[in-house]
Amino acid sequence: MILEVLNEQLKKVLDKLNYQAEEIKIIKSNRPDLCDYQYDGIFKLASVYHQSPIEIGIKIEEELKKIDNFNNYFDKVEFVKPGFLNINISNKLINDILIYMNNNEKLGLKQPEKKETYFLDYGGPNIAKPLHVGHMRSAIVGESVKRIIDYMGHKTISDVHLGDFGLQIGQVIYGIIKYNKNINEIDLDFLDKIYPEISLLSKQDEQIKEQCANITKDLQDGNDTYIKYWKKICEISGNDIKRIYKYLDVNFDLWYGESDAYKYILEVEKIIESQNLFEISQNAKIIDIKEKTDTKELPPLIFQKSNKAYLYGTTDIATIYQRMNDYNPDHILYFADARQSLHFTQVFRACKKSNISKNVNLEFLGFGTVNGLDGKPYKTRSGDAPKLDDLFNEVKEIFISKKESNKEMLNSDIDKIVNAILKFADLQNNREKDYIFDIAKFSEVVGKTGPYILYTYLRINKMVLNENVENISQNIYNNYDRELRKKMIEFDLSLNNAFKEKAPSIIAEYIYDLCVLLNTFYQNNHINGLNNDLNKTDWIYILKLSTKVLKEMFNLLMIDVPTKM
RNA sequence: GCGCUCGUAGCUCAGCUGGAUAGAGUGUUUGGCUACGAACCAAAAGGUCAGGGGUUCGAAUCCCUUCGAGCGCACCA
Repeated sequence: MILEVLNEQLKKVLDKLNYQAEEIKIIKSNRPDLCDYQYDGIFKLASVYHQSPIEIGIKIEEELKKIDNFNNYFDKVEFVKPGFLNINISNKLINDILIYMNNNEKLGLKQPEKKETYFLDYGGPNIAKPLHVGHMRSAIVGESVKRIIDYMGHKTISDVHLGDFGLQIGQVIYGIIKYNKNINEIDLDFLDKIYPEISLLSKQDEQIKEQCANITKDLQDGNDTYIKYWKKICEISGNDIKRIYKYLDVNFDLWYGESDAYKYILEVEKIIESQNLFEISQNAKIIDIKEKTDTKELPPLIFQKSNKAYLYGTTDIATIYQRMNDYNPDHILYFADARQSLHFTQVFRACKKSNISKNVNLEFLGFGTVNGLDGKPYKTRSGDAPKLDDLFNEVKEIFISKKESNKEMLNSDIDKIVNAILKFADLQNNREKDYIFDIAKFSEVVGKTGPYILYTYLRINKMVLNENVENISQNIYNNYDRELRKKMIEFDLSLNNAFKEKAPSIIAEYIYDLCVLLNTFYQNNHINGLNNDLNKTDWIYILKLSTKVLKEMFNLLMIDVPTKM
């Protein structure tokens, strides 16, 4: 909001002076000691209009000072050599925006002119494999981005897209047969054990590998016995997966999986066939996905294996076909490990080439691998990945041990804090870079952590909980106060950025910054000791609004506030 | 071999669509509870932004190059 207001005023002045900038972009000052906001476009104007930046800058400064109601917007505008326009905004502007935020839905956030539909594919756990840390990453980043897009006013549909029909199922069924298990004997413990075991065997023994592949193929063709096992596996594993996502407050509109895509494969095959896009290579049916502008080699997408079974590339294409038919979204976003980047390039290109994806914007949002302390990715196949359940319990134990009084906390509160710890630790970094998963680091409660932001919220909230202030004066009382208010009116900058970049870390950063300012304010301004009623009610209004802002932002990161801590 | 991602403080990371003096957390040293919650606040110290070159009025940010790390390259997901 704040930047739009300032840009609008600047644009009027530039128009009046007959300067046409490509983009009028006032930014937050990177020298807060000098000003609140700055405009750096004068250098560019100078080169476009062949004038000296100083000449232009002085003119802009003069004209800005002449605008109507200058004091409604600015405290001071000043051109500084060699080409910076430094802007200090007026307290009136800050307070006007704060009142507007308080009186409007979603803090007065501007809603989009065109509402678009985003289809989000995240989570993506495999049936029969326990969920581990990597799954948490996809789930919470995806869910958070979903909430951000929702908040921005667009429509979202999320699909967990279970890996429920691939080779791992064949391997588990092989294990069931090997141990001659009755269908009623299949339980979670068995599944947890059997997959890593058979997976390892398959690697060591070519024959077993082939048998598993054949079972998978037969399952996909509808073998009755295998289907019965498969349903049982889905039921047991699926319930466990749902339980864990529920704990994380990660929700899906759709619980589709690869298996749901199978009924579309034949249609998709026909569409691709009719365009002569298939080739046969080494008995496999492939799609060449090279494009004319390519300078590098790209392997083809394997549509059908030589044993006639389908792979995840095939089901991913069929899934896009299904999504286009059923939901016709404007965007489909995938949240997965960056190592899958090539796979998605292949799938996206195949869809584009065959026009299955129509005009949808397909986007792969990869993130770094979660590594162990040795710097190497957890290998699910050898079964040594820490399970999410173990992670939750360990963080819980560590948290309880931090303070004697934590032992008396409500279970529901502890769960909320554990969630906040994990989510805030993880969502802080959103880089496409590997990171080392260190339980000690993820359990930290001081510094830039979940407990810090919750603690801040609770201590502020306690002061304003039962207060009700209708309005504020135009005063701002000191610099702690002003910095806090300024940060509050900038919430939409972070939100817009987070939306644009699909990066929850930007929201996390904003939350943290706001909390730091709140704690500084708290430490330096004592409300209870105040004799001045106006000052007191103003501050209560501001703090109350700050808790409102925090709560809305917390919700975007699936962080819930405990009753106390 | 081809390609992708990356290299910022002792450690973990922000900043990267170019702007003025590169920021946090942690760790180290130090100060602050007879005031609304000290899981807090404040201060100090800590940097050749991997090296080199280029573009620019201006580069951690863009381009080239060298070195280093991780990952991916046809029937796993």
